[in-house]
Order: sequence, then C-alpha cells, then structure tokens
Amino acid sequence: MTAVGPVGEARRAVAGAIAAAVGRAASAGSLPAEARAALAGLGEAHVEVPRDNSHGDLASTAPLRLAGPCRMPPRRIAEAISAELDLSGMPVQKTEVAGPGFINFFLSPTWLNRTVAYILAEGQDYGRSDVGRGAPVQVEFVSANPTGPLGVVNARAAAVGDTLASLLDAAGFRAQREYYVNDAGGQVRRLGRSVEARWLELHGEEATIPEGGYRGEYIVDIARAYDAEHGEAARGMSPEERAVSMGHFATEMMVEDHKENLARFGVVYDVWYSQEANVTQEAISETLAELERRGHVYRRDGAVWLRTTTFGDDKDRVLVKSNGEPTYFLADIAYHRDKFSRGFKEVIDLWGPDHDGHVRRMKAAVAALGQEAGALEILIVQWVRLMEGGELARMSKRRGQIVPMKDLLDDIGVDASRFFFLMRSHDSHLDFDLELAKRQTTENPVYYVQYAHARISSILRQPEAVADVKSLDEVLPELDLLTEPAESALIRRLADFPEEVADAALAREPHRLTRYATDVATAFHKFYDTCRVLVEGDPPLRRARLGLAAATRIVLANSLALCGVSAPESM
RNA sequence: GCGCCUAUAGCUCAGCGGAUUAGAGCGCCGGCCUCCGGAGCCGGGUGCGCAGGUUCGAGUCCUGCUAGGCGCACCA
Repeated sequence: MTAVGPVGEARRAVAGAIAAAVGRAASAGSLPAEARAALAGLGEAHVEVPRDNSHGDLASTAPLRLAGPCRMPPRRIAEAISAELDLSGMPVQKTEVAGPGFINFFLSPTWLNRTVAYILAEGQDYGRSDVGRGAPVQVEFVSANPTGPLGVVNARAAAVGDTLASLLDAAGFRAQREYYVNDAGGQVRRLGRSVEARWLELHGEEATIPEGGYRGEYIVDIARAYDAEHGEAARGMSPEERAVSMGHFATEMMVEDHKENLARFGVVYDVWYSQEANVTQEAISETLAELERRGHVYRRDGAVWLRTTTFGDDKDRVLVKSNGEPTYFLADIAYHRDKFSRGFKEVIDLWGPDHDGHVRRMKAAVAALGQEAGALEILIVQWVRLMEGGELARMSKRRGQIVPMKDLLDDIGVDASRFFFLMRSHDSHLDFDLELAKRQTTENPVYYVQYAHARISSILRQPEAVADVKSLDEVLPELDLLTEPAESALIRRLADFPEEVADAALAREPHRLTRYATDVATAFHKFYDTCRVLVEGDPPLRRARLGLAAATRIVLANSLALCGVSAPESM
C-alpha cells in the first residue's frame, strides 16, 4: 500500500495516532518498551483497507504483529493501544477492537464528503500522485520482428505495456514507451529472399521459399508493392542485391503496418528504436570490451563467452560465435546497455512467452554490466487463446495459427479488446471469449463500466440538473447530506483511486484497474438504484447527489483513460 | 533431465505486504420499472489439485508430489 490521496492521508493520520498511543502505553507500562521499536519497523503498512467494509474504512494489524515482540496476546495489545488513542481533530468517527486483535477505524462522514469535493476539484488529475518523484522509467513492449503481421499476443502486450506506462505516469514516474525494431541481421535477409521468391513467381518464374523463410500471404503483397515501385531496377540486380533491397523494403513496410495497427489500438510510442541504426558494430564491440573489462568474459572452443552463471544463469552464454559473428544475445546486451546509458534507472521489458528462457541470461548480462539487481524487469506476457462458444476460434483460416491483430480490431474493436486483455494478469494464459467481447447489448464487462459512465452523463444533462452541474464547486456544505449506506460505500471506493493507481503501477499489474473500474461501476449502480439523484423538492440533496455522480464520472473516465478505453457520454 | 508459468464456483478468472465470514463475470433459476438510461438492481450455490511444514492465523509463505502450458542453440 502506498499512502497517497485522501485514503493515504487518513492512513498516515491513523498510523501516527497509533504510534503516539503505543508510545504512551509503553511509558505508562501497559505495553512493554519493545513495542515502540517493533511498531516503528512496520511503517504505515499495518494500516490496511479491510476487505469487508463492515470492518471499517481502515484497520490496523499492529496488535497482531506486535504480539510476538511484546509476548502478549494481540487482543490485549489492541485494548492497551485503544485506551491510549487520541483521535481529536481526526476524521475518525469511531474505532473498535475486533476479531483476534484488529483495531478498526470508521472514517467520519465529513471525511467522505470532503473527498467528493476533492475529486471534483482535481478532475482529470484525480488519481495522479507523486510516488515516482519524476524518475524516468522505460517500458519496452511489443517489439515484434518485422517479418510478419502483429498477432493477438502482440495486441495483448500492447494493451498491457501501454497501460502500464500510463499508470507509471499517473503515479509520478516519467514513463517512456519504446519499440525495438529488429531490422538487422539474418532475418532481414531471409525476409528479402522470401519476397524475392514471390516476386519471381509474379513474373512467371519458378522459385522456392528458402529454408526458414516466410510463407505468409502478406509476402506476396509485399512482392507486389515492391514490383510496383522498384520492379524495373530489380531486374538489373544480382540475387544478393535483390535480397538486400527487398529485405529493407519489406521491413519498412512491415514496420509501417505495425505502427498503423498500434496507433489504431491507441498506442503511441515515444521512441521507435532501430536496431540497424543504433546497435552498430561499434556499440557491440564497446559492449564486449566493457564486459571484458569487468572480467566476465572468457574464450573457449573458439568462441567468446559471458560468464552469466556468476549472476544466476544456469549456464554460460556465447557472445561471439567461433566464426567470429556476434550472437543476437550480444546485440541485445548492447541494446540494453544503451538503455541505461540514456539515463534510465529502471527498465521494464515485456516479452512474449517464447522468450521466457532468455530472462535469466539477460538479467545476468545487465548485472555483469554493473547495474543493480532489479534495474531490468522482464514481464512475460502469456499466450492468448481465442475462444468462441467454448471452442478454439480460428478467425484466420487462411494461414496457420497466427491470428492477426488487425482481425481482432476489425471484429472486436479497440475498447473491448483492450479491456479484455487488461482483465487478466499478464502472466497467466488468457482465454479470450470472442462471443462475450463482441456483445454490445448485454453483459459485456466493458459495456458495464461504460454504461455507468453514459448513465451519469445522461443524468448530468437532464434539464433539472444542468444549472446545478455548473456550480458543483459550491456544493461543499450540501455534501454532508450524503449519508445513505450506498452513498458512503461509493464515496469510499472513489477515495481509493489514487492508491489503486499507485499500487498497480508499482506492482506492474495493470489488470487491477479494470477490476477497480468494475467495482466503481457496481457501487454506482447500487447507489443509483437506491437513491434518486434528481430528487424533487430538495435542491440541496439534489446538488449533493449530482456532485457525487459527477465525482463518480471523473473516476470512471480517468480509469478508462488509463486503460485506453473510451468513456462514452451516450451509448 | 533442467528451468519458468499455471492449478480457486459448471466455464473464464480476481483475491495486491499473511489477518475477521473467499469474490467477479459468463451460464442457470426466481424477483424488481406510473420515476433520472432495465446495457441496471436484488435473491438463489457449488470451490482454494494432493501431502507435509512454518505460524496465534495459510487460497496466499516453504518443501515434496500430481496435472497442464512454455522454454532449454555458437537461431533471431
């Protein structure tokens, strides 16, 4: 838990009051002297948000945690602390000792209502915090090979990476979104030769796709495009020249295609980092030299090795093959070295499940370069299976198992795709229910949340509401009229938002956001069901409820924005 | 063989640093609109793979086992 926003303030206040009470209890002898130090070791973390709101708005587990050091039953510690609690001037309505030794705190209605005013004042900024203190963090994601179209796993990585970056920004880090373009090396040649084969076929010549080449139909499209632009020139080239020329052409075309799909998906990168342009021979040999200087390199069997086992890998890895060529691993190390030289202290890579065997060696290499452990974090985005009616779906019957991202966008759309990808933890396998995602009229989770937003928007534009909506910043005194349980429950959940954002960012778990947004939508619908917003004959209460509705809309809009999902005013 | 991920309701999954009574969506059954958007709300029930361990307390931590997925190149 990160203490930010309204709940963070309350958490700090409660933690402070408990610390003071423990101090007094220790002086008075009702607690042993060890209690002070033991509590100090806990920080503010012992003040938690209970799962069940009948246990209060905040609860301290300090008595349970102090039981060991104090050698006293937790319940008695709780009572000793309770007896010394001084809550004057604090937004706490009541406290209780409960269960095995929790101290539960019920925040006052005044606190809740001030929170509504605070949200209204913050608007678009509500949810932002400064826990990152402006630290630059790089998030690199998707980075697919430009040898074929993006697939659904790439789409998932795009949703997760983009939202993670947004969360980091909101939590006060400076996130940079980077895409690494693998436009160098053997695969470009292979791609070029594959295109060449198709190009020859276009001209009625026999040709075979080379071993390890690319067979997708898109290669034919590329060959056609190439022919239209450079067909004449190509006729005069040697096969080798053609492979190079076509390889570059194809790569550019694929990268453009990736950019287009990602942009359509709402993902805009700060940097498209070309391997060919940046990871030069020079960069590679500098990297090798640095690793040698640091003493982690040795020669064996004609190859140059990095002693990654020093840093937890299960075997050493080759940097330079015995034929003198650098491995991709070395190029990748050079790339990561460059990231850190650009000033990032924290670098997060999102990789596909086919690369999880490479995690250890890459982290080992970064450690070998002298970076702190944890400077590089690698998140594995797991497989996506598209399901339709409980069966594996084949959206693309044309070729293989790879379902293009484009088809997903065409069929499902951006909002549902992104939301669905963000409903699950990135490291668990995802069964994507196409039928459910396509539904626009029923219980699709994304529509559930958007519906709440649209419903509020509808209320706020009712004729009897508009005048009040304009002056919501003046409703402060009326907010005290919000005393219904459904109102308090909703406000309480709205108050969590900044901590939800900060915690999701720090844990690198963007999927928490969709759950939170769903919770807020549920709390709102319940409120709506029990409390009439546009109450007649009671203008103050109406203004208060409009204020709450407007605050809810802010939280929903901000949550959806972080997810990259639209927040419609009507549906 | 080694490594990583996963195992929670009929299905897909949450459960964030261990904490009071384990949740959501879908599916199924039954209620709720003279009223701000019924794309909503309320009710109905089954579950932490197995076995140990640590602890005042384990879905959560540790060990072993079982099952599923993935990875184990001088490929990129």
